[in-house]
Amino acid sequence: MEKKTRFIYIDEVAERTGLTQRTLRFWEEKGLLPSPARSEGGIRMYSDADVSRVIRIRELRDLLGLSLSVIKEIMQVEDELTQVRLQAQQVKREEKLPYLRRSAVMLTTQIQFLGDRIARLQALQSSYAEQLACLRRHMTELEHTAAEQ
Amino acid sequence: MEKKTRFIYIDEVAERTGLTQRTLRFWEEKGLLPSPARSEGGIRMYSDADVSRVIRIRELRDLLGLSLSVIKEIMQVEDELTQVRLQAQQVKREEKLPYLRRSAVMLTTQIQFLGDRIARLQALQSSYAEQLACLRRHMTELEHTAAEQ
DNA sequence: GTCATATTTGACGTTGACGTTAATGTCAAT
DNA sequence: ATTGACATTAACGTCAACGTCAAATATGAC
Repeated sequence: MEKKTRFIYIDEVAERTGLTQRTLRFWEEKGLLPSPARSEGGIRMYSDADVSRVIRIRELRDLLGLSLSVIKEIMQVEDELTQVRLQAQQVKREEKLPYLRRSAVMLTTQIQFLGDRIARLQALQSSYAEQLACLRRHMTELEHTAAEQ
Repeated sequence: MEKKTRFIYIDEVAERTGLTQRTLRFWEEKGLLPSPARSEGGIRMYSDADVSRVIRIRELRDLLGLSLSVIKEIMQVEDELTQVRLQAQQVKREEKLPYLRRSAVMLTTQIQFLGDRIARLQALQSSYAEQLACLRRHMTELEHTAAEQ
């Protein structure tokens, strides 16, 4: 019972991810996406893994507003990490530990960065919330005086 | 004891905000910043209020990754809100309420937007945290087997 | 095989957000 | 009044992140 890897064309990837075909080719050209499988005639055949990678990159772009070059670095680190995981059995401990440490450091950095960003956003949000509360007080006040007339 | 409004030159604004003079002029040109006061010779004289506005815009850009045009809209709404507040006494209730309602709607929208963004970032963060935990387990495991040798 | 689509690469165009340079004016101090 | 440092506008340059168009294949249905 072999797992038939489903392949899809670039237009379906574009549809599923909400991007354009041009953007997908561009990201591939810039090294953010690995060159996908090709049909005999040279047409791009995307796997589900490819699609999820696209979605991850899109999230990094939209949520964090990062540039593609920064995203590329992040993805390279993530790739390295999964590489180390996959080669867990083949490589000796002494050679593996440094990689793991580096990955741990990178992950910690990312987590801190996100924590900081989240805190700032929450501060912004609560400032808005306060303004809204103040505004609501004004409004109810106005409605009361209007009712008295 | 009149409050002497301190004015500073554009280079000091640039220094305080971490932007360049060019960026400040550009933002002004694009309508994000109001034309500041000018000296007799036509040189820009910024007040503290101007500086805090710049900082607010910078936060919107850096934290949310918004485009300048979007930021411009947001700032216009905020300006409108403060206008309504300042004219609290002059305007009649019937004329003021619609403005307040619009501001309330805008604020609510912003708060929801931020809440959504924060939730997504937290999801991203916890996924990283999980990966890190997994990685740490691997590492301690490796150190143990290494100690046994 | 043929036809209608869809995909490929390549090249050039566009938009946003500034950087850079030049030519000229202003400020503050000596 | 002169000097040196900083400011002003205007114009052109740049870089990232795509859009658009064209000419040449590929694919899938008939």
